[in-house]
Amino acid sequence: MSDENKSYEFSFENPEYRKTYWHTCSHILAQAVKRLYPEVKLAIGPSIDEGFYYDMSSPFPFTPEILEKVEAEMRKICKEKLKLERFELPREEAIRFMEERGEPFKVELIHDLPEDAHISFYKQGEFTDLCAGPHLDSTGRVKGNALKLTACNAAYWRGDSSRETLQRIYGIAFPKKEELDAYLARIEEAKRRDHRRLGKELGLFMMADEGPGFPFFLPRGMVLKNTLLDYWRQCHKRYGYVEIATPIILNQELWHRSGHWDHYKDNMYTTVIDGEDYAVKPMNCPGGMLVYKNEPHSYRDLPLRMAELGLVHRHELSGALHGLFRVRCFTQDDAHIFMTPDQMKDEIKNVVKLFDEIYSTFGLTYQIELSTMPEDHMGDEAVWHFAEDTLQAAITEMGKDFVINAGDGAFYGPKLDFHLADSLGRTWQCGTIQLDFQMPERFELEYVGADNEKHRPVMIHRALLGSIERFIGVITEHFAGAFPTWLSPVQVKVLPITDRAAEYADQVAARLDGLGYRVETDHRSEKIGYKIREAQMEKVPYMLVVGDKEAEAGTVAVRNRRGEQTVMSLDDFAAKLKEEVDTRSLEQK
RNA sequence: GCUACUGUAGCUCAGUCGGUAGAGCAGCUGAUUCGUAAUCAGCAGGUCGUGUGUUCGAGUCACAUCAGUAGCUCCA
Repeated sequence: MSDENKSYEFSFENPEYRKTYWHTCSHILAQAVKRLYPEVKLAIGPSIDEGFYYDMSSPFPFTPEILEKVEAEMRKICKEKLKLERFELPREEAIRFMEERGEPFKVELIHDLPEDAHISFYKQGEFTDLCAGPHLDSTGRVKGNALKLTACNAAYWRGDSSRETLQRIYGIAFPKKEELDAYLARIEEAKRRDHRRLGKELGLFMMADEGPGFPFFLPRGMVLKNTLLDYWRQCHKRYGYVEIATPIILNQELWHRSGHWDHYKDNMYTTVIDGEDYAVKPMNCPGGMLVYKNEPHSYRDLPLRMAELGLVHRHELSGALHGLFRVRCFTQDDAHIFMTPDQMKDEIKNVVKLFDEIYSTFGLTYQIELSTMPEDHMGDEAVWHFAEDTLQAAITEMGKDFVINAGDGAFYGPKLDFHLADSLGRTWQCGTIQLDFQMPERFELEYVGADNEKHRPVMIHRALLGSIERFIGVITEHFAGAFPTWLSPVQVKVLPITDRAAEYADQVAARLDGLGYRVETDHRSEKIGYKIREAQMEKVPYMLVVGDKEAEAGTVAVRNRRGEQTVMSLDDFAAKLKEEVDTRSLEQK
């Protein structure tokens, strides 16, 4: 894109144009703040994926009232239709220019630019900012009434936690007011679906001061979790996995051997037992290695797929904790797959196939990222390239698209990450397939080949849901708490209209309970409208309303979560429920 | 961990200028037996996150501390 100012005919759909639009908004934000509060010092103000921000150093906190004033001033600047003009200064002059204006952060930025750089500025009215551009040609192109400052928060200067804390003002803007409203409505919807709120309302899980970051699962949450794990186990069995469990506490010598102590000790909980140092596992791999080494292996045993639903503990910073999304203890749905190098490609395909099956069950789509060799890596480069090529070939042959994250692999091997998109379009990194060359070396893993010689196996380390707890949080928001019937903690609620129907209600419930469904009956002496309202708020998939008519005819009046009603025989309902649950249908029919 | 903010009944929240705690829902009891999103009445429920201080007097002010929220940082 040209460095010159230009008129944009592009649509807002164009990401380049959108970035430019938001970047200009950030300059308008800075100008507004400087007009109202000249003592504020400016740091940086880029556009981001959704909107823009500006970091500033201010002697006072930006309150919501101040943000409103700033927003009003921004609208004024839009109306003033100020031309954005680019000019360049030689380095020394640029430094002097910002020194005169009392902008120490800008001076620091210029100091760090290359000696021979052309240092560009953008001027709009009385305001000038250091900026590479590009920008819109006039502040008048920004629609003032479709612009909003959304938040004010802390940020470190240059992202460095040892440097000063700045205040960051976030904003969003669109060319049309309706688009801003739609955006704000989406934010509201996300808030309404917040798994912390739904988890409380639906009785899924709780947190306690006695264990910050350590979630408690309540009876209903436990049903959800166990149902999810039953399904997980069933799938893994079908894909040829065996399941193991390894201890939560293991001695420190093991963590030194595995390399975790060097790379991860700040996040590990430790303890002393009988005078010896132990650590609580932050990962399951070392335990898995010990299981592999427990007995000799033949090439005929490979690939050996060892799954473990392992409870791991990691000391996360208190400020990083967030509901079930970021906890200090969680269940990883791990698996370690040991194989010969020539089995690698097929094995990766087998893993991706399993991922596909499970993700699609939840209606989650994904994007794959391939992370390649980082600067700081262990092992031979040729092996790395072979591994990267194998990962790439496997997914390409399966017809999958992917994005390359160059240099973002783990120190022990390249990986594929699966970013799931939920119903609101937000993405969550859940699945990962990592090739690990270090563990087999460090633990001297072996198998005996057809040539009767000892060989080193290749290892895949993979997780599908990532963290069971976090995944439950993700699907809670994805489904807005209205889980598909197979997964709902309560699948059917029987609602007798009067006490005369109580006995029949019990019969209906007993029948469904006998078929293995999760049923509750509401015998309270409340009106039917009240019982329905409550079941509806609990997001129970099916309500069976039974009164005199149903008791006599042996039918049930079925009301689904969408409020649709049909009367059918209990047998028909049972058959319908069976079909929906057995196929793990995402829809109520 | 850092910055800002928040913490009052199970939940959502009110509580003015410092004067001794209030509502709705939920719960319990009773009445009501009702046809698809809230029946009525009564009762009970609180060391105002915790600690220290200021004050004749603290939910309210100050300091400390714990927890939470937003973001930053971190997430091999």
